[in-house]
Amino acid sequence: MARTQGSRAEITGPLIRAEARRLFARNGFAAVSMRQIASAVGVQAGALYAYTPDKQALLHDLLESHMRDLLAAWRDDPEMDPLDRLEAFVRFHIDFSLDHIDAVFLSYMELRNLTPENFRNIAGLRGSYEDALERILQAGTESGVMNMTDRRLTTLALIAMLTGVINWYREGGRLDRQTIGDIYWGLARGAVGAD
Amino acid sequence: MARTQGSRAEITGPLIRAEARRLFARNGFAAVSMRQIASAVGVQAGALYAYTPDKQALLHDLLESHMRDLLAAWRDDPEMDPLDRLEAFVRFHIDFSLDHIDAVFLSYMELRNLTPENFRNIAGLRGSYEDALERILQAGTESGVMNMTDRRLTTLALIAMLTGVINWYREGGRLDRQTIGDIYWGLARGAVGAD
DNA sequence: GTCTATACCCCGATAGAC
DNA sequence: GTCTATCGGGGTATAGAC
Repeated sequence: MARTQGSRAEITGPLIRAEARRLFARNGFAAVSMRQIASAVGVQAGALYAYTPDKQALLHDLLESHMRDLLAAWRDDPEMDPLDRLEAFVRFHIDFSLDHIDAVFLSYMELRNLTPENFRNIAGLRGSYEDALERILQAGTESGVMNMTDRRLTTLALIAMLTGVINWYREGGRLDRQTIGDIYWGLARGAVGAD
Repeated sequence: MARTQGSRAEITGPLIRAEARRLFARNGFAAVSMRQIASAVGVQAGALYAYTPDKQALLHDLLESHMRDLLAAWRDDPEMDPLDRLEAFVRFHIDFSLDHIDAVFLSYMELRNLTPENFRNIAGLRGSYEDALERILQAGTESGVMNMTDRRLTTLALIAMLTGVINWYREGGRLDRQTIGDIYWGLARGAVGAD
């Protein structure tokens, strides 16, 4: 916060993104000023504009890279048993969400602050992720180990249920992640009619 | 918007709340100015302060009255079969949420913009609502018609799943409310191990 | 109860020196 | 790449007339 001159581009860029992510998630995009972000990074507000054209682009960048990280991290194997694939998805989604709580908050709270074009881009990426789960439900239905009334709604319902974890999870709380995964896998298995 | 004088307190108060709710839900609390609200109502910004001490109180008021309406609208009967009570809860929660989409959005997106004292108040009311569902799950477990690993988590998971409806529901879309209720009741029944 | 006017402050973004 | 300084605008809230 006290630095007065000097160039350190290699670390300033990532730092801006990290502090912006943290502040946007905690206080909301509209409530956070460029000056606040700059102050958290330890530069003056004007310096931010060497890294982002404007505040909107900064938000979109955070959301897009989060969605791309998420899609890249999910590894599915269509050859596996559908129930095993679903269990893997449940545990992956919870773990990834808890490892990136701020980014997950952002990507479902700040969609409305995106320009229409940026919104379409993020919504498309989100759709790809939903499709990944829906393919598992389809395989499970076709092989007869799952049974549900509406595949698309079940997809959306499961993701909403799983993502909800970030609203109450506390590090060092009553339940560890393995146990949380166990519990949600039980809920998901029942919801898709796999008992 | 064109009115230049005149007192109409009976309608201005509710109108301020309605427009604030709509604008906060669509654009976010921090992104909406008192001038915007006033303009939507058809008064000057200064006039708002005859109805609310400040912007924060306006937000808290909207959230509190929504939570009180929700709690007042839910009618449970502990004498009924636990599965029937759960089905009633599922359908009630979806219907109430869809009837008050803006308020529901507000009450889970704008909690972070409440002062600590106001936050505690709203969180307490939300806890009461969660307890209402948890009592049903407890009755179902004790009578043996339900079976789950963790009652509190199942409560939170079900509410997250049901509330998610507001994120994709569109009036006149592919599914009507009755059908949506049917589908989610199927998911919930499976999740609580009632098959 | 509502208006007009305004105090006071912070916003996003840019210009130009170093 | 970062700083200082600043432009133009809009924010919440209040004062005083009607």
